Amino acid sequence: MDDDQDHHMASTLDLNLKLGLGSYVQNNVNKPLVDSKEELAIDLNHDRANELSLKRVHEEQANTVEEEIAIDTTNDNNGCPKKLRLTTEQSNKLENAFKRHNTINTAQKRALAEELNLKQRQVEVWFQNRRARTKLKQTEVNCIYLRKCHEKLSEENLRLKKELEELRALKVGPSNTTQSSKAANWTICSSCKKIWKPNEEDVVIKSSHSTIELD
DNA sequence: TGCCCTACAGTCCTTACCTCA
DNA sequence: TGTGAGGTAAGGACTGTAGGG
Repeated sequence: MDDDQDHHMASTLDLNLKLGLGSYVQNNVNKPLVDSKEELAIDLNHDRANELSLKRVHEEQANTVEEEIAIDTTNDNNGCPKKLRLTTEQSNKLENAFKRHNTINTAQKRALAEELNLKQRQVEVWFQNRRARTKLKQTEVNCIYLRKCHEKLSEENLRLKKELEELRALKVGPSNTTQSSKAANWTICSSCKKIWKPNEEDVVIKSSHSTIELD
């Protein structure tokens, strides 16, 4: 356990004794005492609910920015310390630092913590969470991409199976005029030896050289 | 081999917001 | 139309573990 944590726990317990905090501190002995007012959560989420939320928070921020406190021991109505929420400025600076480098060394951590009036442990945890959640987002993106690939390939597979059935039917079917005229529509590519219908462009050739194109 | 540091995965908890009865 | 309950997502923090020096 580092000095910050030691100090923090000591602070928490000290405050607990002074204020006679109840279950909150029992269950959250390691929770911070710091807090900020109605902070905007900077994230990658763009769904409707959060857009609305962000709008609302932005409006509120205009009114409460003066009250914004980076380190605060304000309690709620029950006398319990409220959970920390980083200020917009703190979040933005952490985001910028993260964009430059998603890991942080000891010196950078110390400097950033000092600049933002946070504990080094908080900066460290913020980077850990940020990395984890970035990775999660990327995994989700990859998952969507792979799902689309799968759908495309399934469609392609289905279509090729149908074509194969058609070709087999031509090969084993009765030799009448219908068949011969139908067969006349098929051409063999001299370069790749694939069969395709000239009228349908290079469907088979394309499929045999196919690349998956996604949005 | 043990220790320290760091990154990561998993999880908990709080907060804020939305939906719906 | 207001309101409380339940659901959900985001974010801060912690714990346990693995790997490197």
